[in-house]
Amino acid sequence: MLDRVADKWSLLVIALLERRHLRFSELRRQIDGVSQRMLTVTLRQLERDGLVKRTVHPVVPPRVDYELTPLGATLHDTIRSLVIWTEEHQTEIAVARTEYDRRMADQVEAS
Amino acid sequence: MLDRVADKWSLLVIALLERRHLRFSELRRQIDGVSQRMLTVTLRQLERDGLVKRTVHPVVPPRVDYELTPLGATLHDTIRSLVIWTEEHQTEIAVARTEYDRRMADQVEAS
DNA sequence: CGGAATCCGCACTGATACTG
DNA sequence: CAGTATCAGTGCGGATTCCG
Repeated sequence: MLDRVADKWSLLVIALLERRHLRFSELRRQIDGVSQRMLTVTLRQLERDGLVKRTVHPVVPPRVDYELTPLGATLHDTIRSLVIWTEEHQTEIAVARTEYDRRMADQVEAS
Repeated sequence: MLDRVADKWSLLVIALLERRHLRFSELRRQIDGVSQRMLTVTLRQLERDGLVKRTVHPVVPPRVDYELTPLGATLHDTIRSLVIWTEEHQTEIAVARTEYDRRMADQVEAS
């Protein structure tokens, strides 16, 4: 279960859909680095889990809208706090990484 | 960045370390299904990111304790809300899944 | 446009052996 | 005990192609 919720792409999709419903191609453009395959797979899983609603408009060219279900909306609050956390602490983490890498390099040098 | 934080094993490690500091083997026992290799890798990443502190006790047999850093502790709150969410809604999700699977099966049958 | 299907490489796993 | 190292097997994810 955690696997699904803690999935990178799922988090991003839910974060984006909370603002407004989006089309497939809009999602793909806004989520940097997602392949078409993974976006499709992710959306299917979220739909299956009842977190996202998929609406197909029978027009030419085809148009598919995605939006959060009420259940999906309840998840959004905790998602957002996670996203906010990463934004707030990413510089701290960057510092920690460089320090760690330095310590490791020094250790090798000393040996 | 989200990759690291949204990682399955990282979440579980942080959730466990919040209660109390743990030894390597204790973590491994309590996290079901984690391989020794992935636990090692996960702990190294968390240490590098400054979320977990690693303490080696120079005794025989060796003993290594892991605990959350202050930075890691700030992450725990949002982690916990995520874990709580999954626990609270997992039956809802299970229902959604079976319904979805039924709809898909019916669709195939009708074709 | 929004997929489904296929192929393929790589990361993860599991097992085993070895070390401080 | 807490790792590191290595190898074989598997499954996920990327790139590409084709379809309604």
